[in-house]
Amino acid sequence: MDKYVQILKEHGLKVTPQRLEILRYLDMHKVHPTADIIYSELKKSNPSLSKTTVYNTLQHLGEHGLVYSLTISGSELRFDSNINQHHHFLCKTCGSIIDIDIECPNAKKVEAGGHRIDEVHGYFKGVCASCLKKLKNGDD
Amino acid sequence: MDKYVQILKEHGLKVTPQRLEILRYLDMHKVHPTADIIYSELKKSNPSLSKTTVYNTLQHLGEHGLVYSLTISGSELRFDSNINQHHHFLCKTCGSIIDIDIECPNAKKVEAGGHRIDEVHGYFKGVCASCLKKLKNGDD
DNA sequence: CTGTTATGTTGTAACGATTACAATCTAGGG
DNA sequence: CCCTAGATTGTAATCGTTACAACATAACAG
Repeated sequence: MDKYVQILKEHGLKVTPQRLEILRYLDMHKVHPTADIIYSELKKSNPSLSKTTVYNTLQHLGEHGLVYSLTISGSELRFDSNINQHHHFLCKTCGSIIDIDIECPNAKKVEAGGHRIDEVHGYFKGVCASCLKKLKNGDD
Repeated sequence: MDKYVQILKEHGLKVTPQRLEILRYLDMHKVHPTADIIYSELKKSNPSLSKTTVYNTLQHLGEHGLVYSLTISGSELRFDSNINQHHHFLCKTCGSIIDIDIECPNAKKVEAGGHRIDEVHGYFKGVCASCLKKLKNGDD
């Protein structure tokens, strides 16, 4: 059975072509796409796709822990199918979002304060290594 | 000289009544207000205040490091005049945003990767201690 | 395989936060 | 006191997202 069919069934979600495509897209394009990017890309092969379906599906997948949404870029949500805890770096020069494979060691302290943590978001903003290099060369 | 006048002058910003009011509001209300909340509150004493001015001013203050903007709640920006590095906790039950006074020990690792970090955002989402207590009592 | 029904999908319209823009005003230096 | 760059205002536009109602389909029972 298809990997994505299985994932949906395991979570008690109905299996529809749209959901399979969105799941697969996220799994194959780990670049934190926006809902609109997902919509535009999938519309190419499925012209009747509706933007509402993309939003609904992303929300459902999120509720079942299958995707994770980032607010790092401010105006729009971005989606990530990497469920393992990790941080993100937003380059203010090139706009790319880089995965940073670290966990937050502070979470335990917060839980010690009596709060229950469901999500941990670690964002860094600045200029990435590759843009810094370009800037330096330009200044010569 | 007024504290806020001084802050603006130090950063080479023109001193206007609107900027002073916004700075003072943020300093006196450390609850991470949205631009709209700031606008509504200040409009009471200054009915000609424009929402555009609030947005512009917040952006300018941000560029000069005088305020810090949070994307923790998703659909809207929230502003914080506490410039010291700290994290935030969003309670999904009561919606309040709690300051968590910890620094990120991972930043150095990211810088070791060659990136330049300008901002560090640490967000936790879950249910706060006070809401957890209420929930427990309700279940008895 | 077929009918039924709850659930998913679609398209359009509405919404809320933010930004663009042009006209007017004002802070601050000469 | 005047001039000018820069700030403020109000309106209109934009963007991402959500609401809603009509229609379509997955999954299950028979």
